[in-house]
Amino acid sequence: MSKIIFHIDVNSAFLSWEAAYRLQHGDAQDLRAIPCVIGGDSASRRGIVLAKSIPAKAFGIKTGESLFAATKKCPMLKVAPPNYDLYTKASKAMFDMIETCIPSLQIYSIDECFADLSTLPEIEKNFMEVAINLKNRIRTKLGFTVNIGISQNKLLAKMASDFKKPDRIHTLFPEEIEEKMWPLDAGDLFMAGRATTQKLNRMGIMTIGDIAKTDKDILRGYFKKHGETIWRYANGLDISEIDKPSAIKGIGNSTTLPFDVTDRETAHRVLLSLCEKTCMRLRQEKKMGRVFSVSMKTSDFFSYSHQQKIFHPTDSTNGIYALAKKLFDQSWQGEPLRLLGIRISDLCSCENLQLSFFDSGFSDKERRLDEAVDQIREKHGLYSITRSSFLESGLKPIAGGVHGDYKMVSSKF
DNA sequence: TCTGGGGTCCTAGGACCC
DNA sequence: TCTGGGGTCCTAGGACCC
Repeated sequence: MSKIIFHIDVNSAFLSWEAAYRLQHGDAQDLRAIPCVIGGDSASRRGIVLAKSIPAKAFGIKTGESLFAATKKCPMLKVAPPNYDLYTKASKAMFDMIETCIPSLQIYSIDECFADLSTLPEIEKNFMEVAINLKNRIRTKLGFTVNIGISQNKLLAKMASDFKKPDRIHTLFPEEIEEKMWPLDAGDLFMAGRATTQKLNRMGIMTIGDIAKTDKDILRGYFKKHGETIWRYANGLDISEIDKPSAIKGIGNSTTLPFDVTDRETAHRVLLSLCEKTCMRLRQEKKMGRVFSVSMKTSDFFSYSHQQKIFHPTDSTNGIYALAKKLFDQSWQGEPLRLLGIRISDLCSCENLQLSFFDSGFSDKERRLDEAVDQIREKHGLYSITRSSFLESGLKPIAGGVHGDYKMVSSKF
């Protein structure tokens, strides 16, 4: 028998979790039943839709659009703020529950996973029964609904879970592709984003079926490697395995500022606050980095970045901050900035790096300082120690949102 | 568009080396 | 060198995902 793969996807995850939480805490109103979104704070320029209820979707509200636009489409729209701690907990509770049913699990994002039923004992292999039980158990025990997509590979299972919502199970086996997947818009295909879809449409390719029937070499000519990927996906071809999370490749933080930054001093201070957080995470992961990058977005939404590779890996906050300042000064031309970010990549584990560390110019004293600050923040909270330079700056001493400790997705399976 | 924040992967071009 | 070609490394930017 061939493989059976599930893709399990929480319906409107952030909104469902908020709704379930409020019901459990005595709220009478179920946010899922009214036009409602989870949205960032408009006053600090983070006002976009992060998740929407199905009634909100009926007004044409889309994830990622501004709250301004969303409220225009639906004046009585309710907006609830995000609560990332809650999402982390809800997510963990769900994955723990799934894992007790199906041990072979690949967590794909905070609200999605793949599971391979081939590892289940023969008796439990009635996949439809397993899916129904799992879905209903999540709903009754945890208070939110999921869609489950079922097929022979991850791509098809994922496409299937995206069919009609909520609280549904769909199959998409190879013999069903033509009927269930090919009529869909090209842009519904996993990995066909906005840019690709526009280009496809200009070529007269409108549906997933059109992609499937286009010559692979033609797509390759237009889209390079990506063209072959979408051709394979449109034909339901995917040989990737359920696998463990791979080692993290890079760590970064960025922040949209409540006001435009127009002077270098403030910009440096923002970079410091970003370094504090990013470097702390780097040390928590017991990693050091060699490539450091600073990114900027101007008030008119032009983005650019500047990076540098250094010889000796480091995890020192002060060292990385010095580099970030240098990179910023080298590239910033004085335009008003709405966003600043830093990112550390080319990571290596620090266990066997003691030797080169002593060559790297970052003293042992500095290292012990980072360690001490990390420990105090872990014990007494993130803001128990902050730099005095933030005191009257109007800036947060530690910036950048990190939403719990789940592993992020890769753009491939 | 009153347009977030965290990631991964790919490509192109230039520098440098043989 | 007013020289060719191929490989590797580095940087910038873009596309995609949730």
